[in-house]
Amino acid sequence: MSNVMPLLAAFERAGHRITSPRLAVANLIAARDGHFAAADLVADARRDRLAIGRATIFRALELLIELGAVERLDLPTGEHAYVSCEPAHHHHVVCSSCGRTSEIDDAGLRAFVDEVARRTGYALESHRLELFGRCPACRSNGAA
Amino acid sequence: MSNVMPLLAAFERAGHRITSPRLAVANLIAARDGHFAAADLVADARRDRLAIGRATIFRALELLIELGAVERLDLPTGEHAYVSCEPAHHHHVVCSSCGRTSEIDDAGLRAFVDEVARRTGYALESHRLELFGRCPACRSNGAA
DNA sequence: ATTTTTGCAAATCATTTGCATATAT
DNA sequence: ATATATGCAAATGATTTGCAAAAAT
Repeated sequence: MSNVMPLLAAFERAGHRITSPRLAVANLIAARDGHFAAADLVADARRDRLAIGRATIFRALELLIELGAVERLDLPTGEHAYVSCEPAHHHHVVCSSCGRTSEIDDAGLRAFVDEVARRTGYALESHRLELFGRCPACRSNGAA
Repeated sequence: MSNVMPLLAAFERAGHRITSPRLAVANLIAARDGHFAAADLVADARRDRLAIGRATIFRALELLIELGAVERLDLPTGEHAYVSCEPAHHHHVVCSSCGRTSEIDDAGLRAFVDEVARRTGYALESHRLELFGRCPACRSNGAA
């Protein structure tokens, strides 16, 4: 459960209207704990009897990803999941038990990336790093 | 275009039969350059008029992933792609132009991962790192 | 014989698109 | 007015599944 503000700010900053459907989607995302699937939002909207079309949800989500306020994760299973996050380059640690994530900066990673570029001769443009494991909370309460 | 042997060896090692459909799939994979989508294999099979069902291709691919002989990549676009690779823990550098990949070991990454574990308190179980950029060949021949 | 695989077609799931309508500036 | 955004329903695309037939041990 995070804050909606960053999401709304992202829309605003990029000159997109904060319409009532978008506000609703932002709220659904903010109300989520851990990562979620697009389908979860659709289900949430339906549960809350919000009059938002499926397509609108997908479009708002896509927009937020484009704006960097939401990031797509690829779980070890191959499924796609999303998490709202700060719009800066960073990576996530994903709890394999509860799905919550923490952002980590890539300070220490930079050296590794540079080294790979040097060794392979690739002109690296981007990279994605995702770490999976059990978060402190799940470890201490013995959650699956 | 790589070698089929590692793929067949993976089936064998795990006690799975190397049937003619599986051999055909392994050959299709080995004949590929760079990453491929499951749909590519289906198309290749059809092109070569191989009598292999779609489901069989998906099942063989899934099995190879399970055995670690093929890895699933998640391209920056969110699409899934596959590459055959050595069955050991490692990561890939993916050419954003031609799709070929190179494997890299995670020696230098380990320290970073440990540091993240220490700082976040997560009991890290796995991680995925994918690097994207233009490979030496594409850089020198000016390919898109 | 028994177990493992296969092929097919149908089912599922996630996501996207066309397009006419509604909203915001 | 003009540009944006929405909803719906249909279209796509990618897997997945049930199940009876075929192949391997």
